[in-house]
Amino acid sequence: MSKPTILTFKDVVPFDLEAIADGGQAFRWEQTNDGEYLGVIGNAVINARQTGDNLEIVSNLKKENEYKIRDYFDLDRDYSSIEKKLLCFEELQPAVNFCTGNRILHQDPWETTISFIISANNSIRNIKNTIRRLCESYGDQIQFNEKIYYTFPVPERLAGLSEDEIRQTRCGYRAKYIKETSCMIADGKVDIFNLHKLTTKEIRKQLKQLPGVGKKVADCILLFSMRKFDAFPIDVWIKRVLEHIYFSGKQMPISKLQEYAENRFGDLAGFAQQYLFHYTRSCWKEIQNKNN
DNA sequence: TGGCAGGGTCATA
DNA sequence: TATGACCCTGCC
Repeated sequence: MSKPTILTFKDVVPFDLEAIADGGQAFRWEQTNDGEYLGVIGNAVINARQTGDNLEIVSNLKKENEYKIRDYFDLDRDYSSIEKKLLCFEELQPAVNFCTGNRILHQDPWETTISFIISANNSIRNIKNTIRRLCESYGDQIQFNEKIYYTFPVPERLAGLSEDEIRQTRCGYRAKYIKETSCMIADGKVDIFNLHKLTTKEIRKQLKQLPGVGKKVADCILLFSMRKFDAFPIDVWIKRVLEHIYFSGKQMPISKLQEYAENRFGDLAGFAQQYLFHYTRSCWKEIQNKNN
């Protein structure tokens, strides 16, 4: 068994590992100790710890693959500049100040697709448990530091399973969607790994052909795995906070909220969404009370 | 112990 | 375009 590789990324600013790992954009990060997170990215087992402005990684990655970490955590993007632009929107200031350094990960599009199909009408705890069972049952084993970890199963593996076998991960009625989507991707009907070359609108259209993928899930895939930052996924939390901020708490149709946010934030929409989501989910009661 | 909501999607009318 | 069903789990 190879020795763990230790990588230190210095002066990573702004960066908030907790907000990133626990911000609902990825479901395979678990806090192991105070401030320390463990995740599996592709074939890599990653132990991540933030110490001040440094990000320390202990993993089974070879040193020459350091770029994969940079790419995944989006370390080469100037988030200071992005946050500065977002702070020009007065209503975003509390959210950006609450979780400065909340970056958008660059995840695998296939894993992101299945993960967010599972997320529909589901709680984050259940989503994580189902994905864990999916990996433990149908992923490949990785040995690291005398423990066994699991990769996310490849499309062909899930496509070859029966609906009942998938259902054993306790994903409920979503098993049918996972099965059908896996088949479409394994058969090449949707070229999930090359979609990023298209425009946001074109990709969204293709993604929505997949069973279990509607507008919201498609926008999550666009934002969290294809770096389409003009995507703005609207879930219950974002709906609540947009209605609160812009419409005096009045219930609005998603389509109106979508149009409003995309027009207001443009190419920064995805970033705005991610700060708003984490802030709202963490502080909803305080947000409500502030203006009442 | 039972009711309810949870990062929505889909079929139906 | 609006409405309700949908698996399962954890929480109150």
